[in-house]
Amino acid sequence: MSDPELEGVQRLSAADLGLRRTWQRGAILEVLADCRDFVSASELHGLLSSAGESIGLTTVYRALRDLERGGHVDVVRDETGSRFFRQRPAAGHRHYLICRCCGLSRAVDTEVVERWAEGLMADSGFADVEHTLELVGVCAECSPTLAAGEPPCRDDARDRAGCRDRRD
Amino acid sequence: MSDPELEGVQRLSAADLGLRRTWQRGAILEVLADCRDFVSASELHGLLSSAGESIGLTTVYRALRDLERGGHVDVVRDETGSRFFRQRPAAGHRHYLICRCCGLSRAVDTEVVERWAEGLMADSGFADVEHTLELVGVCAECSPTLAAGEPPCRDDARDRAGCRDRRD
DNA sequence: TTGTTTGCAAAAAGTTTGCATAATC
DNA sequence: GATTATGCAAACTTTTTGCAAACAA
Repeated sequence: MSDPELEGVQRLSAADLGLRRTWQRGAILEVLADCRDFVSASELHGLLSSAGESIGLTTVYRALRDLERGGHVDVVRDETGSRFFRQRPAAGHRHYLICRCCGLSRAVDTEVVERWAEGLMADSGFADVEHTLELVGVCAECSPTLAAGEPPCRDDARDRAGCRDRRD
Repeated sequence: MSDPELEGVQRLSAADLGLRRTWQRGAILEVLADCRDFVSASELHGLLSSAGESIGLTTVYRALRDLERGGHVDVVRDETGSRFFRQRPAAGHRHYLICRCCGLSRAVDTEVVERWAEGLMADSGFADVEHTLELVGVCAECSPTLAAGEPPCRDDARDRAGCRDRRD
């Protein structure tokens, strides 16, 4: 397979979420499944527009909210607090290492962290512990660019909106 | 000592940050140092008002921004994206386990995670990796309350604004 | 004096809500 | 036919910015 990281990502249907099927939700789920990297609500909205689907931004937000409730997307935040969504691989809970320059996301092995968090729950007296781990850095491809003294290519990060495959 | 978790927390002065001393900054730093748990900008602003210090909310935001830049506060987000600040113990980078019910925060040993993150940086080809780890759960004190079927006491969490010592 | 800081008001950004209309089950 | 979803506009929250006046060094 060409994309091990996305193994297990499959088309969801509204029915899977216990919701009514509308063409809007169908379109949203389809575009989301095609996205390799994280997208924000408005990026997703833009992608839908580009695809010729005119869907209200509100509807996109509501769909993402429902997906989040159902645990079907991973959510990360950037430093401004806005959220980015990515359909979750079948395996479940995952964490990503994200390039602050180009937006590339890569799933990382977080077994160590997961086990640690479980132990923590037992030791601390806390129940129902959920964890969020955000890892941002500069990927190998971007490092030379940054080292060359160019300003952070944050704008390039918006290329995520294009959902192009940034993997080698 | 009665509060091992806060060992190393000390009064900062504006001078430590390379900034001019104003009574506003002094008051902000003092109230922040007295806070046991995380506070939001507006909570801090409210505390200052209660203390008789009339300081603009903008000023509070700017002070927190400067503290963050200088690495003098730990910052966490709640699920709505708002930020909460806490003066960082002298030891440096720390993570907290926070009760989603009452807002109690407890520093946790994250050495495992720190080492894992360092290894990750070496393996992944990513440079300059920063990590944020958020752990929320329900503390032992709140668990019975929740188990009793009462609604999450999220409003109580606003008691953090009172900076009362919620530790035993 | 000179550059920094303050505080107000206004802007900005992201997200949510109200409500009438439209579609699904 | 009853319920749920949509979409527009408006509200909302948190945070940032512009700018003139006040202040620290």
